[in-house]
Amino acid sequence: MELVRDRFRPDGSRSREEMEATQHDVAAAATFADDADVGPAAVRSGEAVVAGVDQAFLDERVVSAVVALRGDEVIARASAVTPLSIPYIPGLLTFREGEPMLAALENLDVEPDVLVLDGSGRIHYREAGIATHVGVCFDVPAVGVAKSLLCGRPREPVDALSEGARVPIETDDSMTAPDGEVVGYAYQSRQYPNSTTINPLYVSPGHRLSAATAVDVVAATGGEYKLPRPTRLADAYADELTDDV
DNA sequence: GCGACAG
DNA sequence: ATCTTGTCGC
Repeated sequence: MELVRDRFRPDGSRSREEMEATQHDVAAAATFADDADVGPAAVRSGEAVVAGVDQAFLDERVVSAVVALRGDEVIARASAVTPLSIPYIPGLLTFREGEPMLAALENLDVEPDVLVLDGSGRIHYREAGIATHVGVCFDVPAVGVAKSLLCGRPREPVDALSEGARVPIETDDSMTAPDGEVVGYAYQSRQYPNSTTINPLYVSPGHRLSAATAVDVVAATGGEYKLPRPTRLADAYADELTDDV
């Protein structure tokens, strides 16, 4: 893939103020509505190429792995290794993991129709989670899938949701998004038949997709586990690469 | 000052 | 994220 917004390339050597300013610019450049023709139907039918991305960590380095799928078939993989720049800071994940992600995606030799990224998209203080940042850098539709909630408020309790259930996540006071905005959804991808509960995923649009379509796309990627198949495959690939790097 | 906090 | 064995429950 080719980066089309190089000025937004995350730089871990910048000051916190500069990083946050960049995020405001990224959010302003982002689209949280459906403006591409990628959707659940295209994903399910194999018309659309979906790329999952995930990272694994070594001592002082990060391995980022990408797995591209067309339907059930893996059509390409790519990776990159970069030194760790900054520690994890809530709200600034992009400046720690975004650099290797971009490098891995730049090494990918197919053009994905949608990216599925680990972490938040619009569910972010400045509406610029890593899925938004990366999506805007490549100007490609992107979805953020997080295992826990960074900010925002579920409209209803998310305990014991039945499989397939979706609960809107609204803006809270820590966020720049307008009050009452639905910035994402808690999505119960899997659930045990009994009372034992699995936590839901928190899905939010990164770029060029609405919140509702973002969830639909995640649901359409299938997979018999909690996490979408593209991210599970990327996770496994990243772990595999960890052994000889 | 207190609480919350993607990976 | 990652360090890590067994263990409780379907």
